[in-house]
Amino acid sequence: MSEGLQAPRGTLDWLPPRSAARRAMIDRFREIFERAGYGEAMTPVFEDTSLFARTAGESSEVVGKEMYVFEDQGGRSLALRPEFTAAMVRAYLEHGLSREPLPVRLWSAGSCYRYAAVQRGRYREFTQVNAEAIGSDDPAVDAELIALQLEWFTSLGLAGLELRLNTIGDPTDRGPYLERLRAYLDAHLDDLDGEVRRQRDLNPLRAFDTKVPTSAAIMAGAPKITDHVSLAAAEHFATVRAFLDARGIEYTLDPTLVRGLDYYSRTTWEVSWPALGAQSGIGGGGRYDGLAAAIGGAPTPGVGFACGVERVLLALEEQGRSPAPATPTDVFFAVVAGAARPRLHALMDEARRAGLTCEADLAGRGFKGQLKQASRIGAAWTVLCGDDEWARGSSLVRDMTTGEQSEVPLDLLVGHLRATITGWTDAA
RNA sequence: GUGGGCGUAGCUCAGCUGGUGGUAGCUCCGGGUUGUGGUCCCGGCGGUCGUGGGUUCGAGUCCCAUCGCUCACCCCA
Repeated sequence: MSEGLQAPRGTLDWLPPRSAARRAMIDRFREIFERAGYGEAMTPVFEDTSLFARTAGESSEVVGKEMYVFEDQGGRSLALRPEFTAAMVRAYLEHGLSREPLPVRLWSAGSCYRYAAVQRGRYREFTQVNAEAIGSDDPAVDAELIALQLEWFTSLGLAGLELRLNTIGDPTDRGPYLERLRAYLDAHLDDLDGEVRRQRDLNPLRAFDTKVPTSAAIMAGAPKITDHVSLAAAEHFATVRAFLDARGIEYTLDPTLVRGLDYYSRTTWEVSWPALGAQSGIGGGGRYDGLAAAIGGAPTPGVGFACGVERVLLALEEQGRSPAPATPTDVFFAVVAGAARPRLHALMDEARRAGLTCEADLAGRGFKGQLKQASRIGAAWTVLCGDDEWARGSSLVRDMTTGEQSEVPLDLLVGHLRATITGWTDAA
């Protein structure tokens, strides 16, 4: 394929039938969250660059090197959103939603953008579903979000999920702890790899993410944030766990789970589907009580998470599941008599208005070809109209499973189809 | 951004050490005596061998570059 004729690197074309799967996944997400009182929020795909810079943190990879940043014709620096949370909080503050009953619960679905190396399950334009509860620090909210997120996965038929959970305390806990951690890192500096040493200054918590075995061994002995968290944060976390336990939700505690965006505080979690390999993280979230203040608003607690739709779909496909059962066609209109086509197509419209799923040959196929097409798309019934039927002002209605067919006058066709397929009659 | 693998019809793939692109399978379209599908048989459509250079009498096959996919690192959804 020559250049210019292919979609840009790291982007995806969504075409049938896969596009239906994506849509069904988002629809399911909507159902689950609207039943829980969440409303849909749609914000721009691009925002002022500073919104993300101030919230996700300069030290994060996502903001530091993966953002699509551009200048518009008015000289403004804008960025394609790399994630939803910052925009949700921005909208909350901008529109004074703090006067709504709290917490304000929002869900959204849409494209996010990150300039990262492309791999299966990691795209530069990708789809996230997202939910945020802003304005309450009640641990019940954290737990409910986790429960709803898992509900989405399992309702799609995804099995074998892993949930990891951690608390990283409050920013005020973080200072003293970070000093302790830095001291530990400094004491072992000679044995740590360069990447970890770089993290020491930028964001020492990320040092726990190292995959270098020698460094990982040293980090295993490092002080854990979980052990240096305030009493309030520890109690908060214990309550989150109580709500999860009461629901029978299984999780593993992972004191090294830090997450890549700087705004997180207290609860953090990650859901993975291990069989996906390097891109196994299919969802993650956490509490961000300091985010609102970071972008200049009143201090406002919040929790939220996002899931990667493409990754979840890959996992479903690997399990041989499709989130979108094909909608069966009720009637196929096979019309051979050329003169009959306009009338039959008009009747088809009428049948569609009556709620039936209908198709007709749109490629000038012969009789045999049209029947073949009807059976290929799985039509339950086929309306046949050739020269003979047309001359009589009627048609043949064929049951595609039994092969039985009966003659029905065109004037009565739609009523007949509706009665036999939906059970509805005009008299009723 | 770094390293490895790959790139032949819409899809799945043959193509040995360079010598004229495959009767390949699937899909699609048509036919198998007047107008009846999912099986079978026959026929047909369909390829700038990802792209651009180079070596050579000659390159799908070798070399370089580039684009894309993929795996790992990395990052995270």
